[in-house]
Amino acid sequence: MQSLLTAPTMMEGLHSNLRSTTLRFRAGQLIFDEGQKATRWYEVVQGTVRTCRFHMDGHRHLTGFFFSGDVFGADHGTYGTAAEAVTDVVVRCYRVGDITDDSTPKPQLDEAVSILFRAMSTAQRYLFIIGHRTATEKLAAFLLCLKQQANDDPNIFVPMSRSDIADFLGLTVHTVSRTFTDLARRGLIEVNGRDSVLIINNAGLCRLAGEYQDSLTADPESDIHPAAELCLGELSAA
Amino acid sequence: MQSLLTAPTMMEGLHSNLRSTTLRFRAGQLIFDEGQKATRWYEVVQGTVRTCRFHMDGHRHLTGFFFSGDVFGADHGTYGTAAEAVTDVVVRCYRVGDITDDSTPKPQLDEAVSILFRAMSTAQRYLFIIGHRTATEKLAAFLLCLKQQANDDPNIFVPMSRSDIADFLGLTVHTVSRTFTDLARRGLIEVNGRDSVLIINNAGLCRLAGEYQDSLTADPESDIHPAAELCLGELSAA
DNA sequence: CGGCTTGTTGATTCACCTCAAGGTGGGTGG
DNA sequence: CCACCCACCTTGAGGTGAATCAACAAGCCG
Repeated sequence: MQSLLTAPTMMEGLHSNLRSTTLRFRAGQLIFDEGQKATRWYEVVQGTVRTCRFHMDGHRHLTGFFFSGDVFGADHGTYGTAAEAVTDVVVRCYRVGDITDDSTPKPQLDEAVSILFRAMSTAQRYLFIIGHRTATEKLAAFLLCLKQQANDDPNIFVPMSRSDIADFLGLTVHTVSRTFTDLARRGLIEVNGRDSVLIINNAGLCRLAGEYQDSLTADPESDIHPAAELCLGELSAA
Repeated sequence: MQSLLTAPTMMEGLHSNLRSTTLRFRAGQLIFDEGQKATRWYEVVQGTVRTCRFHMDGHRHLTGFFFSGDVFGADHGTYGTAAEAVTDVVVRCYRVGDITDDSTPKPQLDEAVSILFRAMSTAQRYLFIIGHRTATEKLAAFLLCLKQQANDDPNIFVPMSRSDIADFLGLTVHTVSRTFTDLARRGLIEVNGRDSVLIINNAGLCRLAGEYQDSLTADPESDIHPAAELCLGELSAA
């Protein structure tokens, strides 16, 4: 962790030993744009970030929300999405080049790997949420995701607008709004203003989202590759 | 690249210097299950792999397809999805522990990072496809993805069943089938049997999928962070 | 106060799901 | 070789849920 060009004060070092710059953006500001060279990747320190793409027809599609501790912008080549600040945000910004730089010590590389793993699991979670079939299922899964993100506090802060949620879940603002009130009418949640939701019936939401409450399908310790054949030497053609 | 417990013949070394084991699975076989400890990650050498989760109500949801060169199973903790062979497959299997192992040389760590970046971009692409609104848009985007995957050859091999495609796009088999014939009737594609599609009107498919044909929204060299404020020292509260 | 953005709600239309019925191809056994 | 089965795919008719179209309410700011 030598000082190169960056002053020590720019290095937060809270969670990371990698060289980083800390930046602040106001709500709505662009952090990077789709198509720019992906020379940096980011970790959210404070606030909420969204990544989005625009279709030719003008439709907007959000591919993810990123909260404190989440990583975004870990793209290959050019950014596949733009990133914008949903609220005022503080982000830590890392240079991609620093990973492959020979002068970067190994423990910090390890950390880069662990960060990338975290980014992967975020993407996976979002793939699962969007994959739900009905509006109710999608919103239930989304709210549970927000809850998990906030340390399982049933009092959820919803920083993004209805239209953000709609463009993320593949619904319209109307349907999102209706589904909120529907969930409230069914006694599953309580909506307090535009940015606050209280989860009343957690189990009910889980059931809607199709989540298994506790146990997963497989024993974590179960045997791996019971069906595999080991390949030695060269592969047979085709 | 010392031999530890694995014989040299197990190390393909085609693209990777990381220690790996090469395995073969028959079509339909389970590679790993949701909930198992995520001790390994995988690269497809030959064939097609799908990752999937099951909802409580029995519905299956596929979160991705993985082709030659793609990485899957890079999860944190336990696997969030199961992985199954769509066709007969050959995969290269890496141990997660080898990354953080101090004895692993740095260049191989760099490679691990690059592999993870690739896995991220795959996930991003799939998030974008599933995010489309109508069945036609989804299938168009999916076919274009398959085409891109096969070096832009307009003659596409479709290894997965209609029901796999449906569970991936969040549609029913019926709708997928109907949409195939619809695209064919409109002269955009030609369906030859269940696993072969010829792209006739590429531009038309792109338009449906909402993809910009060539230029991206931003100049790759454009300035980064025009709106950012640098944060020095400590952050202000909240 | 008026203008603007964001969110909610109602009525209608349309796309996709459901239910139901064939069709096709590969495999097996007589 | 054909009969049969079975898994997979296709297609049709009708119902349902979300989009669309259209108001209206609630904040926010000048």
